[in-house]
Amino acid sequence: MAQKEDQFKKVISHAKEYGYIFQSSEIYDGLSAVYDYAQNGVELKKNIRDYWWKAMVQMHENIVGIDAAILMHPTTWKASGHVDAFNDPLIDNKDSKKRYRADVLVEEFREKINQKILKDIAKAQKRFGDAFNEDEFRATNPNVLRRQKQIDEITAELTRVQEENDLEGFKNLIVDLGITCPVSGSKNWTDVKQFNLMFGTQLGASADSSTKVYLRPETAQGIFVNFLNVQKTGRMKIPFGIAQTGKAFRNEIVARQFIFRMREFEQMEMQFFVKPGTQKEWYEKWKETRLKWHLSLGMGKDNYRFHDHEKLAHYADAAADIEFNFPFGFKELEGIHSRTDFDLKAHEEHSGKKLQYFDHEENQSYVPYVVETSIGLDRMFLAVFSNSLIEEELENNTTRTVLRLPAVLAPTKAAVLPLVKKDGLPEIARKIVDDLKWDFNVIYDEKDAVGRRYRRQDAAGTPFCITVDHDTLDNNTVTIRHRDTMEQKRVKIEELRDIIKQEVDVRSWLMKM
RNA sequence: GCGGGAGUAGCUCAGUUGGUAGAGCGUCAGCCUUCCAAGCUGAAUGUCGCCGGUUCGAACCCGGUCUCCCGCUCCA
Repeated sequence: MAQKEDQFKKVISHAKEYGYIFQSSEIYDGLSAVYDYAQNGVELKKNIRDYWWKAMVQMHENIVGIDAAILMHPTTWKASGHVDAFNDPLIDNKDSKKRYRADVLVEEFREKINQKILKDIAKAQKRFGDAFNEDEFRATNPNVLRRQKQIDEITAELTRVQEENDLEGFKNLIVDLGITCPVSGSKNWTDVKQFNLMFGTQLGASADSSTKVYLRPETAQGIFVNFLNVQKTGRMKIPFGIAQTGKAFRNEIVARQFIFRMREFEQMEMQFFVKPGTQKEWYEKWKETRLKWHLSLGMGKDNYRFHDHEKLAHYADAAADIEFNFPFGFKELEGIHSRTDFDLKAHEEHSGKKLQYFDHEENQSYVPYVVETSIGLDRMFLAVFSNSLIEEELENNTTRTVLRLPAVLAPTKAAVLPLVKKDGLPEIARKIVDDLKWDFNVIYDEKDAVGRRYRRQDAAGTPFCITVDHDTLDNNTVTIRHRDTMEQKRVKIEELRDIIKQEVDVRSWLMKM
């Protein structure tokens, strides 16, 4: 573990040192759990996004993309369930340091009382046998009546404090009931605090006429509300998908582990609309397809695993994560969820608009079922970056720091280096750069010994180094060096473009799927 | 949010009992002209995270605060 922590620290400092990721607003001491992508980071991130987009949208004729706004009508979040689910009253026990949802504590306490009633009823039933009448027992037994009264009072007060958002009353309720912490057994509680995981802001410039809106906590809803627009204008036939990449925002209670859990993050997701009853097979198909996409990048089969959810969210009838072996262990990288018709139905109810598809084969309308694939772009970035950073032992007992990014994702594809800074070599190298830059991100470097320049590019993740030497003057050939093997080949200058293209082209990588 | 650790140059870190900062690597310029970092010369870069207090004097002591890492907690 200590070794892994060490590795993670190296990842973070390497990301800064080589211009991949900076902390946001660093000169002001930063902003918690917010990071900026730097000059190389933005290229890597863009390449990951492109790789995903091509695999999902360009390569599937029945999947199209959209780019929905971050701000959406407030009712969207009522329909999606986020207003309720992302809004929790929490309370801490000072002795055990455990945190609980205040409403759950009260509900569990209430349920305990209910269990006592049921116990009494069971006892009485045993005693009176067939003559037992439960309704009568409930209406007359003093113990049951007393307990039922208590339950009703708790329910009334719980409803009141929740509706009025009376946090002090909430705490008083917990204290008055004498609820104890299941772990420490103590009644030493903090105040109840309201945690809202959604970022709120104002729509409209003048304070009195403005509306409270939220920055979207997930991108999916932008797809659901546009489902029928896309289906109709794109003449889409079920099954079909809508893809989207974009920012989402969550006020995480604890946001940590570098860019793994940020307050502002980017999702890449696709909602696939299918005929009800076929969701299971599509769920299985997308699980398999998405894993293949990951494996095509060659980052090691053993670094991935599926985690099937046992406890399902209220909208899902099946859910699995693709987990990746991050420096801090296996963690969720992508989710594949069978979301049923929950979202579309909810939007039908809240908007009063039909969100149904007319199936010409079946000759009937229905609300489609949805299978979702949702991957965190920042997490994918971290997976690629952390997995690529390697300290390699060389034969001569030295180490080499190399960032083995999949070439298709590398920010810079090639560095062009004159062996020495004279004899006309820089001029030729510049010409090569000017030619290649039409097709690839390439850079020029003439500072320091060539060996050092190679290492510099290794650490920055550049897959190729092209060296112009004195032979170039005679026969128009250069050497091309591969980052991972350090092997060099002598090739003609005019062949460079094709050689690089072969290695960095999305096509040759996606063909591995 | 609680507990633990940390914050000094771009990175990694040193800095003794308080006397206003250093190293290695990196960066830049020049020399050398050599195909796998660490040859030579020179240079730049720090309000010692921030604010306040104690003191003649604070990187160092005290208080507060911000940020990061770890554990707990939370996690559609």
